[in-house]
Amino acid sequence: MESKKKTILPLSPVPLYTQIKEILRTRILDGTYKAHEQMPSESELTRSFDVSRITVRQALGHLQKEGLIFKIHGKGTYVSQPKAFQNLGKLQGFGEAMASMGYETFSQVVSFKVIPADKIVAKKLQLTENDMVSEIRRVRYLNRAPISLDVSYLPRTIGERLIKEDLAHRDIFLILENDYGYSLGQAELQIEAMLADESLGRLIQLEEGAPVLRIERLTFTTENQPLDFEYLYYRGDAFQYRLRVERGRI
Amino acid sequence: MESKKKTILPLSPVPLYTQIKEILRTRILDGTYKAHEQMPSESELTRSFDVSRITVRQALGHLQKEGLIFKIHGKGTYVSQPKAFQNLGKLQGFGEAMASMGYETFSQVVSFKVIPADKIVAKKLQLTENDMVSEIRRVRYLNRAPISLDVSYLPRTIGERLIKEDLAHRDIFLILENDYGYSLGQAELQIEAMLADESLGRLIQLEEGAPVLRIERLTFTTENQPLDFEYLYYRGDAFQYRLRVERGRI
DNA sequence: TATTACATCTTGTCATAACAAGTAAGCATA
DNA sequence: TATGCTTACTTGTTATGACAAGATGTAATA
Repeated sequence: MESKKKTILPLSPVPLYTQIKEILRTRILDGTYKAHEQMPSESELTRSFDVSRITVRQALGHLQKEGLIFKIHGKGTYVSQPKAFQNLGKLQGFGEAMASMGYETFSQVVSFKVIPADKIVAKKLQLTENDMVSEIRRVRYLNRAPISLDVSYLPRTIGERLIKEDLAHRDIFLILENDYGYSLGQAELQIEAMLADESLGRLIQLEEGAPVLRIERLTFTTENQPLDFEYLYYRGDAFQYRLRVERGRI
Repeated sequence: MESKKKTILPLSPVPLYTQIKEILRTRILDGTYKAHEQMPSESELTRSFDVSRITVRQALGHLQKEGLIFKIHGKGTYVSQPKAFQNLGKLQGFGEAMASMGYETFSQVVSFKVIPADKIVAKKLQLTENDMVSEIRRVRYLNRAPISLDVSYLPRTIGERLIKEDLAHRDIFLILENDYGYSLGQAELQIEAMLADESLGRLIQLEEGAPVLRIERLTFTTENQPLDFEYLYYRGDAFQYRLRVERGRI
């Protein structure tokens, strides 16, 4: 009855529910709790971790939001079928996403300009037309083959700072977060199909008229300030954009 | 001190936090609380709604998840900058999504077959190869112009039931949920760009070689059973697939 | 036998309470 | 003046307790 299962540290700076969440996540991933099996009930977890039910429910709630478990009212909590890409659907930079799948990537900066914002860019970044913005064009390589052209628009000063960084090997997202202290929240994407023109084809080694995936991405801070507006042109044959969406409650 | 602000019904079947959430959502949308303004603090809301702080936090938590508000530890809760498409990124059927934007849509069933599952379909729906599945091909129209070809694979019996429904005007998603009682959870999407071939071009009135957005969508129930596997071929020029993603905590 | 009622699991909702921790402004001190 | 402390706000975390409501098996009843 008194056997504490793991090292829960009530005085740790990391909240109890986070610690419990991580322990449960580990147990799910290592097979202690298997797919479609019932997890211990909330009251069992309350006893075994020696915390309150609120704390257990907070941990389970986060795991549910991440898709690792699901609950059925009156029955119990169950482990979800594992998915090939468990954590997609979240906002990731290209390098981040590829690195997590074990691919080797790097980028080549093909141009950097400080230019007046056109109508579209100004609107997206909530600036006035002709305000100066930084435009960074990069070609992304996956396993040494060119795969996309990224055109990023950022507020002038941020871009001028970014261009001095190691953009060949580091994601803009990670630099903005880790080095500059921005907290990235949501992004809006628009996706469409188009044909490569001559200049795009030259950059990512496609023939004119080859299919291209064109993604518009506007990234916001957690305070909902637009920070980064990008056009991503992906080779249609070489890449598949994967994500997960949830059905909203009606 | 005793002025109850709105009609909160403690005995209603709809939870208090949901009622409060809807009231706050209304106030945000009608401008009572404006973008980037601070909302009333949790303790103020606790007093004005005469509920506990847990209930207020539950309501605010949901609004935060929906992106309407954001919180700053130690400072307060703020209204987010409103977005053009507030609730996207959730799983919606085509008609559902278009109807919510005020477009007129209908579908035309071009074929219905019961066929043995090929390798890919069997794997996606977690069946054995050559198990019989239903294949439904539909052309979607937006404002009377063809915009996409949807090829849906479902377990045989579900498809045979669906084909008797009014698929011209009702989404498969909504029928599965409202009429058949399935609870839809997450979906996996893969998106790529390709060129229309002759038969696809004929169906959605494109010339051979025109750019097409090809989406693979596998939809799961909340119990993570795969239910519906679809290929969606969108005209690249006529439609933009919009969504919102969140940055996951690291 | 078939149905109903009950007991007992489960998760869902809500109240009250306390303390931690981040923010910011004002005040006292060096 | 500049620095640091106090205080009063905010949201974040956690405990304890209670009842509602859905699911399910068992026992009592028709």
